[in-house]
Amino acid sequence: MKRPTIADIAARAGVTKAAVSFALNGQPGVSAATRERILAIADELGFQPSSAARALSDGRAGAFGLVIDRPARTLGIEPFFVQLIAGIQAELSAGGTALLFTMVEDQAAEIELYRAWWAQHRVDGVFLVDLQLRDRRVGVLRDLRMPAIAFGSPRGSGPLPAVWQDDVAAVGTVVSYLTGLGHRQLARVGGFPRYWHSKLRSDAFAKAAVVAGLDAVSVESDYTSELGADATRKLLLGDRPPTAILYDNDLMALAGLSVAQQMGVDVPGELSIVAWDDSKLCELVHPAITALRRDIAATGVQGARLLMRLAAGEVAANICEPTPVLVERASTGRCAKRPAPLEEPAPA
Amino acid sequence: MKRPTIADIAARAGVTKAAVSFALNGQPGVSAATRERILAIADELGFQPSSAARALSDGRAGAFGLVIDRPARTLGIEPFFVQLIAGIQAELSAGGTALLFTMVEDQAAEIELYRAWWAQHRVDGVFLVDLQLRDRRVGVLRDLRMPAIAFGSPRGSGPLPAVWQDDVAAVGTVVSYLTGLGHRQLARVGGFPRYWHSKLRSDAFAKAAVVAGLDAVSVESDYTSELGADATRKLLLGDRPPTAILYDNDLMALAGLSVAQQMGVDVPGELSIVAWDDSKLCELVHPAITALRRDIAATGVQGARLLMRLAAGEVAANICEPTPVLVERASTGRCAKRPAPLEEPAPA
DNA sequence: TCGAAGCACTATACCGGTTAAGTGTCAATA
DNA sequence: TATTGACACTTAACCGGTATAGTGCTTCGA
Repeated sequence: MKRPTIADIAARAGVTKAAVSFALNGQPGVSAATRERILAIADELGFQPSSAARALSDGRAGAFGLVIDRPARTLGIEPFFVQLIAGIQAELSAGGTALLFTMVEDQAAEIELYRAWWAQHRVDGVFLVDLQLRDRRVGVLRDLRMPAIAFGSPRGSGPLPAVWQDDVAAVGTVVSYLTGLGHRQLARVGGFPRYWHSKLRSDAFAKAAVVAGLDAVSVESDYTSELGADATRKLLLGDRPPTAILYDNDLMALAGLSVAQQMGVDVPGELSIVAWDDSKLCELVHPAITALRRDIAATGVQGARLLMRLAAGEVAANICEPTPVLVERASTGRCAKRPAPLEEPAPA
Repeated sequence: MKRPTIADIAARAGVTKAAVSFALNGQPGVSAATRERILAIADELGFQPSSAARALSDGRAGAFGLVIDRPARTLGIEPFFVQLIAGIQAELSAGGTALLFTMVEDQAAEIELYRAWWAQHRVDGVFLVDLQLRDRRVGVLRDLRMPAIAFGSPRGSGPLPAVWQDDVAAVGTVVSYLTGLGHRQLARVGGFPRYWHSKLRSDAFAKAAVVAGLDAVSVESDYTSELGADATRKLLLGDRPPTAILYDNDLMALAGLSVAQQMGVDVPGELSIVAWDDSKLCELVHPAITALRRDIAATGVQGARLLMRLAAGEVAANICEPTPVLVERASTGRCAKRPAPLEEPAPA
């Protein structure tokens, strides 16, 4: 049994390919009776249109692309992307649109992939993640006139529509929560400083600290557990060790917790820990980690809708998703310490 | 600047489309000089063939598919799939082949997707993961005559070529390692019992225990931290609590470690813990978890090669990858306990 | 010196859809 | 009764490649 084409259906129905096409696509040009008959035959044969033929004919690929440029070894543990993809899929599959998903080594490779995909008509548009400060990708996509939307702040997406959360407000939530618990020495372990969302959170953190009149320091990392652990160690051994740390992802928070425990620093007695992005990992460890939760899958859904509209030539405006909410767990508590610096534990 | 087609190149070179096609594809039929000229023009225009046109013409989609049927919330934390995809990509991208990646809710949806993809010519073949005991997918793919390879034991892949590791040998490694440390009461927390790899490991575990003349029990779970934690709790509170537990993934091992610590069971003093599949998570926690390591990305590479051969109509035989090796860390140690049962900690 | 073979290339059909333009039939209208 | 127009379809071009069958020219051998 060959895969049937509209020509097969046309032959059986005693009409031409065009009539079949009209009937299948709900176009005028065939009578109701004929349409019925054609649909019945199509159904009986299990007809599905060839995506290649349709793509060639109407000029759209029926697929979108998502490229992630992060080292694979850290990615596996980032629930963010899987949630995002799950959300995107849920929306796309309804419309029969496929998702090309690729991981690359660096941004140059990512850009080359966009060029190739677009030149080959492989995709109708792409989702951008991890917006960077002077992001070459934005200009390239604009020049290519390739439909694209960004997950991240509109401040970094240039002409591209964005789906974003109010990270500034979320930082405020965390800072006031911690100050409410009596903490006066805060720290934050951020991600790559070249990422917009990392910078925005960093700035917001510094500003909120100034407003609240307290000590706050942000340090950079690369989202891996190694650097998260290093940063924690340095902070705790520093001149003015923090009594609370906000980590930019769950993995680093976990690493930080582990380091604190190894150093004999009690959590939450001496140190409170908060993670940005909640996941099973946060619930899993002991003490469970207080986290900022957002609905990442919902963000994916919105992004998919936005890109579909954009690719269809409709106007597409930024979408602001709900601000992350704080899920309180056992890793945060009242600050038990005087403003005086900690005694430094002897180096192992 | 429109995206150039072979017709544009032909016009510039003063030849026909056919000549251009011959030149670009290294076919005979054009002189060396003309070929040079055509290639130069193609290069100058930045020509890339339309994937849709090529797909329509030569009947292949230039893409493979990978569908994962697991709840998204657990997937995010499974490094296995990301590593596998990274390996697959690395190999496919060299040949300009794309990967359609999708997550679904259940097996019925997965099968529907295969049918749709095949009918629509969207893919030239698919990668199968999580082989199950009587796996409907295998029969469906055979009936569709759709090229497919499996990641997992050939015992479960039926007529499909497989890329696999010798899990039985790996189980043997772990069991003899643990008995060498003096453990006599072993347990294993497996995944879904309907998965072939889970069953194979389970059987191998039981057999190895019989051979070594010791107590061994396997319990089932769903790879989530919740069930991993539950299983650990039950085992430790049971009649004959194990002194060592092998977990089928890193996440459950982590959950098990956490539960043990909450129950006041010392690791590795009273309980040794081993994880199947190594990852950053295993190094991150305290004590770090001893794990079975395999090169998952390499497995992906092999799988991609195999599927490319299969889709090209070449013969494709099973490929056996190296047996996982044990990476010793702090979560395992000499058994300090008498064969007598543990005292049950009072329930919290 | 003529036929055959080889070469370089053209003309064209084809893959499977979509769609603009054209055709024949019938009913409504002037 | 001739004209118009709506309807239901057909014809054929088109998307951008690939592949097969030709065509005209050169070269070689008998």
